[in-house]
Amino acid sequence: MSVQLKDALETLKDSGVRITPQRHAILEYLIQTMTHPTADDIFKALEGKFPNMSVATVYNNLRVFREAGLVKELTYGDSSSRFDFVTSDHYHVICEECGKIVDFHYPGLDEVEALASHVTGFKVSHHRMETYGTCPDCAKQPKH
Amino acid sequence: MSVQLKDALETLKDSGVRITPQRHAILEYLIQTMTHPTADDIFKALEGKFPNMSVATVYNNLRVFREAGLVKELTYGDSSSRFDFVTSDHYHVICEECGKIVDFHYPGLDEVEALASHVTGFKVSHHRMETYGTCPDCAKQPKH
DNA sequence: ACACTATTTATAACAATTATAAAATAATAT
DNA sequence: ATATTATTTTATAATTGTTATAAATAGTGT
Repeated sequence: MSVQLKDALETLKDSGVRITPQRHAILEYLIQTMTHPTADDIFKALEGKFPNMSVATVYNNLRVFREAGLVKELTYGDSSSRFDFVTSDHYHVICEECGKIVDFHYPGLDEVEALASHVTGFKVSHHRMETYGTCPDCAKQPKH
Repeated sequence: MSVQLKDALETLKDSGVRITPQRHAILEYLIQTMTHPTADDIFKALEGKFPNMSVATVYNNLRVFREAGLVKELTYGDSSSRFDFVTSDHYHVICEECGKIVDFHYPGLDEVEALASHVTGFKVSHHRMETYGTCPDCAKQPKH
């Protein structure tokens, strides 16, 4: 079992959340995958192991994880939310052709937050940033 | 009529889009408002003028405007998309209490794009960034 | 074992958005 | 101007992601 999973389970237990087999499996899947899956991706990936699991369970538990700070919800325009196990500060590049999401590290944009706060009078707590473009694979292929 | 509206209509005409009364009104409303409205906001705002207008018309035309580069769609997690008439490079602060959105100017984050591209091999074309916090009004009021 | 609470399941409801087809409107050519 | 054609609007239904509900199940503390 990975350290990340162990820590995550610990965090949940400490906040009084029960570790059910479904929760264990969803967390494990989130940690091991690199694909920033949708709720439905997770549901599909686990239906072999849990033939009777409901989609609601996936959504419920993703919310539980989000509230515990273990998981981030990424919301993009048209389609459904994607979920990202929180590791350390990183941002995303998103391929507009195929939807692939890749992480990259960059120092937090504290300066922008400070300016925003100064100019607007808001108390700024956090921000969101993504870059968009074309991934190497799609750059090779002819469009669509 | 504002210069912005005139320019927008010009842009549409040039790309072969007909200027219907509904389109004129939607554009006008988008330019004049400061509120980054949802499709439904627009629909409601114009139903006095166009009692028979369909919601689909609003959505259709917002897509037309978006494809013409006149309007930006802002997508946040839970609720519905908001639409922003494209003026010049600016970012948004969003109040997490009341949903208010306020603009602020900041030089484009070209450096981040460059690094993302360099690290991941993506061809990066643009980015998205917002800051979140509490607006002055909500900071005064007790929560909820 | 028993009562109590949390969780899962199954299903229905919901809300935002999109697709469809008919009617209306605007542009174009005659 | 009129007829023709293409576009747009309208009204409605369908779709999709997500959430709410209630019953069934499993875990926890006494």
